[in-house]
Amino acid sequence: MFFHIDTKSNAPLYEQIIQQVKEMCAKGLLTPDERLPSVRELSSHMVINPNTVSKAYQELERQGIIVTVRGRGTFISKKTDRTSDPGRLKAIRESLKEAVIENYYAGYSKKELIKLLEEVYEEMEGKTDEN
Amino acid sequence: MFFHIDTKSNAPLYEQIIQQVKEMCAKGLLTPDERLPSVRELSSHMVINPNTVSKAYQELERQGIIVTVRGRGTFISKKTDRTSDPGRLKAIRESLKEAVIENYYAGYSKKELIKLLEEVYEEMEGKTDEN
Amino acid sequence: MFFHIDTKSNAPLYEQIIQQVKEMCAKGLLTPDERLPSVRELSSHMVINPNTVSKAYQELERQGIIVTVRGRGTFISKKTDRTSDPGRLKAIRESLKEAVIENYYAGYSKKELIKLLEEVYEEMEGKTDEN
Amino acid sequence: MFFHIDTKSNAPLYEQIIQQVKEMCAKGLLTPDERLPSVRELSSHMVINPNTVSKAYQELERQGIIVTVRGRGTFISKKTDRTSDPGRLKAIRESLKEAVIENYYAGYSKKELIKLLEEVYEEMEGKTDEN
DNA sequence: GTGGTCTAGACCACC
DNA sequence: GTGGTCTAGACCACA
Repeated sequence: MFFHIDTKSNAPLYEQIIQQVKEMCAKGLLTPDERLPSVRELSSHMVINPNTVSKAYQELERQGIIVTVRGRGTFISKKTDRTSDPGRLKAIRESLKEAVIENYYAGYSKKELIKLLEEVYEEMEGKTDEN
Repeated sequence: MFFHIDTKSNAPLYEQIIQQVKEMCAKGLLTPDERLPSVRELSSHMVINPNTVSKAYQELERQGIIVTVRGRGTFISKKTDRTSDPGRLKAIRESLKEAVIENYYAGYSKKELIKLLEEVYEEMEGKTDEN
Repeated sequence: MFFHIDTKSNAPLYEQIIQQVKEMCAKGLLTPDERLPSVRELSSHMVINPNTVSKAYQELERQGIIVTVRGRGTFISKKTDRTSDPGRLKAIRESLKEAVIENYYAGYSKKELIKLLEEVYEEMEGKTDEN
Repeated sequence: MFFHIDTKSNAPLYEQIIQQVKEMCAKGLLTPDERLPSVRELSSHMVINPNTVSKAYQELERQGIIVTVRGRGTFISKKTDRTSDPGRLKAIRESLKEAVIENYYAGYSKKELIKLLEEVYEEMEGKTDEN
């Protein structure tokens, strides 16, 4: 598959996988019911330890992003199946807060930061609902 | 002093200190030339090891947020002394990207996300210039 | 490995390690992608504390000289991955200035000093490009 | 007097004083038999601790750069009075070696480095013997 | 008093 | 196995 890992990053490999699956979902590159490569496929393809992939899948399943069907494989969840995690809002705020703090040191204005957010948003969106 | 550590967080203690110092600077609660508590003061107050505080201070100095003056203590840097790190912009984008992805799963609209950013921004700012 | 520490030197141990790694890179004794001894290996071999080695490695990573890959070890960076630090030039001038001042007291001429620089330069270089 | 200290530098204050006295001698701004300000004068003028100045003067005397005459003050030594320290050559080589290593990472050529040395040399020299 | 360095030894996350 | 974090406690240089 199509993940790129950055060994120099300080983010653990399994986190990078998680992040990229989520990103591809958000971008519409992975759609509900689509099948993900098996742990073995992915691990051999990416030349990393199967345990690492397995850990990423487990965490993705815990977050309700994917489901594994025994003997059939792992699939992207339907939107309706997703647990609406109340912690999600807190996570968003946390990320935004970090951005605002870094923005303070970068010296950009509020308008510029918002513009940046819109840019990032547009880069991301595939067929996500427009509004 | 005024730091609180979250033992449940997976972020290391020294990172939490770094983050909070930066946050307080951004909020205007710490102003240039203001003196931070000494390593010993802070460590005993927070009931953590002096080395941990020291590590946080050293990293903050590396980022140009604070300066340590031998034998006198550590102080918030002047704005002009800050090194304008070009990696800062990348860090902002990264944080925003995370927010956008989480936002996708939370199901909010783009407008709502921007509104959230503005909220977070306003919570943060003290008397920093408005724009 | 191949490091020697000078207990009489007033330079901290971790600085001595840093300096020697950089020197060996410059000499071509350490080449890109080459693996450095693990923290434990090196610390037990040099009979110093693992933390001290770790600190040296972390600083080297900050300078872009080495990269650490989680769970696999630390490696010499590729030349292309090095961050071109603008402060580097200032550091060179600083070292040269010190040399010139000491040279004044030693009573050598300018020509002799330049000759000395060339000597040191040649001792250093292995098969690095000649110019 | 005319020293500028950099509190942000990691070099200790007394080292900075030593360095500047030596630099001014090399530049010819301080000449043999010239009187230096007293410890008290200098310390009050620079707003630093007298002990710090005192330590600097002691080290300068140990190196034979200055002499103190009880009750009369401290003076720059005559050239002939200087002890020709055999360790001086080693110190020069050490400084040059550092420069060469940093030069390697900066990516300059040998010629450029030599040119830089000449620049630094010329900035320095006042009426030092030309050759 | 301040911060910086080093040691010894523990625990953890990651691979 | 790897490096990263944290603690406890010591010693030192500097101001």
